[in-house]
Amino acid sequence: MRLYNSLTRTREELPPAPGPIRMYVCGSTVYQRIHVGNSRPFVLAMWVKRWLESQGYVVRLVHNITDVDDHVYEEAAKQGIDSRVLADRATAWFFEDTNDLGLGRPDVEPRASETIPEIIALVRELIGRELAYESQGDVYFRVARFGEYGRLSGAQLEDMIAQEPSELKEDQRDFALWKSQKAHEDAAWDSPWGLGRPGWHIECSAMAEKYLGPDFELHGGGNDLRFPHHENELAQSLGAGRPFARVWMHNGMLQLDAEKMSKSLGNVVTLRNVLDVWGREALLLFHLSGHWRQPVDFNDEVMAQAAAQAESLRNAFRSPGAPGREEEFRAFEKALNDDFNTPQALAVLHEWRREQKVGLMRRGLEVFGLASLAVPDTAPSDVQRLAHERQAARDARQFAQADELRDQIEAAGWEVRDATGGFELVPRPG
RNA sequence: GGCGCCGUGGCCGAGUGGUUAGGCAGAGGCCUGCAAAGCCUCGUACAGCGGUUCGAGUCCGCUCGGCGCCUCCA
Repeated sequence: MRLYNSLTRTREELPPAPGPIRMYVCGSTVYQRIHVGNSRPFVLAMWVKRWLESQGYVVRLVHNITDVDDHVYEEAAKQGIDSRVLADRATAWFFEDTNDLGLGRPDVEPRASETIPEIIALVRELIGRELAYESQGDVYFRVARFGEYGRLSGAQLEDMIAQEPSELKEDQRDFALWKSQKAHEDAAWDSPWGLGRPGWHIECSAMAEKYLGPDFELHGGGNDLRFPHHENELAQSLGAGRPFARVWMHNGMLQLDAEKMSKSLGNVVTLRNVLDVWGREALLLFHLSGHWRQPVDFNDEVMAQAAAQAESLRNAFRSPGAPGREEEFRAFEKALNDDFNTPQALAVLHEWRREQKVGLMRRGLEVFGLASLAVPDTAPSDVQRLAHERQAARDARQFAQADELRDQIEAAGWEVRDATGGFELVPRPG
């Protein structure tokens, strides 16, 4: 299995099975329903986990929930509710929506608010190493003192400008590890520097170490996190003497009208909405259709194409098929083991579909959480009765009556298809 | 301005030097009482211009166009 590593800009071989593969993936900030764009790193992480496990690896996936953040305070204030209440509510939405993807859960889903002691310990360590300094209740990371700063993003320190300008910083390029409590912030934690809360980046360094140890194999997240978030994570952990992540996977952004879907631009479609309108299978097929590193456009047309694909795959399981030979699975493995090339793997699935090798199909689809496509449909008894009546009419060559019964079946939401030696009932799409 | 990515047939989208990617849509046909599903056939695709090479979508250069990051963002 090899994967493209953003840090080294090459494809790198993963250690052989059983690994272990320790993975950390940056999750969402919870203050509203997540959008479809947010589903991409989650889906990718779960697929990689499921695939590696099916290949005999031992995988531990940590996916964090950022529940302490400026946005949480702001949104809570706007709604006039307690910020912890909002964070808990949005966390519940997050679980609800991602559960409906039907991919299972990461092994650990820690929250920033539950990792405060570890965060404080790490900040103290960085201060001890003179890589960080306290300034009126805030603590900042001393960027210029960390020689490798810029390695991940490829940026030169000299080209960098301020990150959140502040009078309290020695150098405007420094970033916050700890922020003192502000007047409008209704939740704060005690620390050696007074009441406050963690900066955004430090939580990931702390949580990754807490649940995976000082070094691990894979780190994922959206491409937009490469700088400053991941650059800062790397600086904090490397600065504190941890080896940290070896391979960095940055997924491409979802685009809406050729523009990145993001909360700040306001051009978002919630995951909830997509699940309700198109269903999980079409959404997963949509994610499958583009390589994880490429940006992908999200719109009704591509979703309709994904839905059509789901239907065509499902049809394969509605007629008799063959298991397929074990060695034929190699083509599927080859695609996924080469930088997790899901469009290629999808092409292999379609090849099997044409050949009616449903055994192989089922095995491949299972990896992507799409085994549901193989589940047979069961029509309600009244629809089945109508279908039997229609069959009898057909056998008696009373086609007008048969067609009328077909109309009734369709009105009930089912489609009847004549097959050799009988009929099939399938739900009408939409 | 700095760093990086991308431009493939109506649409989506793989493919890092040499035999058809694949899917969706469309056309024709087979099958069917009629359908549906399925199957068969059909598209001189690689932004443009140079260059390297026996040979380039695939390497190099330039041009045009698009996107991301450099500030919160998956």
